[in-house]
Amino acid sequence: MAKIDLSAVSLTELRYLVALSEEHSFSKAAVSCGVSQPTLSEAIKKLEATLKVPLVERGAKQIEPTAVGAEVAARARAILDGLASIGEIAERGAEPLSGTLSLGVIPSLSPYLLPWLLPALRRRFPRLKLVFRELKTQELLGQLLAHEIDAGILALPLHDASIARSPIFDEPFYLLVGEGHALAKKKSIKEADLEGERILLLDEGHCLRDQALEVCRRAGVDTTQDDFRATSLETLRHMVAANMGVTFLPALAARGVKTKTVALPFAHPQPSRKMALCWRKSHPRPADHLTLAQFLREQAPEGVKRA
Amino acid sequence: MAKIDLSAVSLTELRYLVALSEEHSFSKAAVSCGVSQPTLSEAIKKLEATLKVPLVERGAKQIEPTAVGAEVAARARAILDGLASIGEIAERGAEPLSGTLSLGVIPSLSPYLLPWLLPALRRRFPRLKLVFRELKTQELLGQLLAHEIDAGILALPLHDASIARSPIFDEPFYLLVGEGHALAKKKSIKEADLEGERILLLDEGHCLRDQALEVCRRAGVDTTQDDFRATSLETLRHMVAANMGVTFLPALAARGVKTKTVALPFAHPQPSRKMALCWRKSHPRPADHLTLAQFLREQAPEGVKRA
DNA sequence: CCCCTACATAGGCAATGCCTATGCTGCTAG
DNA sequence: CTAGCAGCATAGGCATTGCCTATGTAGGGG
Repeated sequence: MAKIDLSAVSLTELRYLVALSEEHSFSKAAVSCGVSQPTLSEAIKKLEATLKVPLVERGAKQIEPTAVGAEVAARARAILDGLASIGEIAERGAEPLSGTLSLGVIPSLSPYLLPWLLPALRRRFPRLKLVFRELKTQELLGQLLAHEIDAGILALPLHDASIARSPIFDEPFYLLVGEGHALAKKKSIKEADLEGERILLLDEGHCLRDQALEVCRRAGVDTTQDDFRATSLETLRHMVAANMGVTFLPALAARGVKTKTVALPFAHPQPSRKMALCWRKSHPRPADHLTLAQFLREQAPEGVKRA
Repeated sequence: MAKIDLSAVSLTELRYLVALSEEHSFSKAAVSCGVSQPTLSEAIKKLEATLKVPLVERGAKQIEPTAVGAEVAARARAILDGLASIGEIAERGAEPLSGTLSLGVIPSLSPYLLPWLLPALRRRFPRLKLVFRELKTQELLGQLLAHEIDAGILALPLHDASIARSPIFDEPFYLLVGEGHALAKKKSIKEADLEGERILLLDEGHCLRDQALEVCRRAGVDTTQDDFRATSLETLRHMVAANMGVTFLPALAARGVKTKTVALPFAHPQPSRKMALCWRKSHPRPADHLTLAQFLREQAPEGVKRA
């Protein structure tokens, strides 16, 4: 027996069948579907031909679905419900910045930015579900390109042509020194002051490490001697408090630092890092990311220079 | 915002989206769907336009469904599964005499026919689920026309033009008398023998009552005197056994009668009733009923004359 | 007995779905 | 750095389909 060709079935036909099984009349069903009676009549006939089974019993006064017709109509109803749910998904998803957005943030910013950012985002975009991940720059870029996250916040520059970016703010560096340190009394630090200091650095892979090294290189400070590698800014803080050296802290991390350490601003030109929101260039809705970046700029926390 | 027009969505588009979300490539998905790449490309574009949401992220090397795209694809899969199940229902339903058939049988036949009919039907049509209902002729016809049952077995004649019929067998009547009755010794009964006998009858509505009355009328027997109305043949039997009168039994009911009664055949011309299978003329698959009727004829039980 | 209601059929028109051919963009190898 | 290539988008054309109006036909009710 010839197999049934389901590709010949259309959603319209299913709609008609459902209407027909509810109205028990071709003409009434046609009205409720907004088509002419012959249209519906032919569509049902075509569906019966496709399924090779009579779906309705055409009586004189009224028609009745056959057993098979009733079952098929029930399934058809489920299918149309599924279609409606697709509509709802699409509708919800069409709204800008709704649904789930997974955002990677570099570790030297994440703990200081999130407590402030999360409530603000929740207020502004209540339908947006945010998933944060703390990721070092390279991990972040990797996951971004692998579609494992949707966007990231990291420090410029970026050398990947397939990634789009929008600057958020400039975050100045502070020099963190122990309370008793020779520099602790100064109002501000010049790069030359770094001469001879032991600079404590983060582990490889943290962009902050490279940025700090860059500042040192410009200031002519030798960093090749010892290479202790901390895994977090908090570790660095404790080491500074213990007078094991000095370190650079980005502005947000430097806020509220008190215990046994002093965070000193640099004199102009202040070294800083440029933070940006980034996403795949191929992302189909860049407007969403631009909106988000705009929001981040507007809500830039104290201590940074809005981009 | 303009509402989404779901009627513009086609099953083909959903198929394409599912393939695309599996293959991560327009060209591969096109191959797997057996269409050209532009066809699939345009269909997806149309679907995105309809849903007003991007469904896939077009990257350089490979494409990836968006969050919304993945969700929609999941629903689409469910819809296609539903469609497949419609196919299965139709396939199963297309097979002759499969599924459920509800059959009404008149009470004067039902208890004697069913024990024999059920196993035979089960052997011959294993995929057929039978639902029996014991119904008097008028009830049976009513339920038949109301689509509450699919077919019936009853006695002809039938005067409803919208009902089709196919004869099954001729069931002769027997006269049931008490063991000690004057007629009990006879080999066969002539209609004239009924003269003066008290004829016990079933309740109104049983066709057997009318058939019996018809026989009496032909034999010139007066039945207007007392009108006891039994509700079952078993009741009549007990009454005959108690010598309260005689009664007519159809052949199948007369088989195996022993206790205190004797079932006597009539001499030719034997009075009988013509049993037939009947169904709505409008039923879309008369072949099924003809097949069933044919089977019933072939398997006619002993004691009846096959039609 | 005729009409009326309701489904089926016929014919035509606009829209759609699919095709081939071609354009464009971003890799990748030499 | 350039050329070739792979893969999606666009264009144009053709066959099909889905829907319409007009008409045919059959059964039920006044």
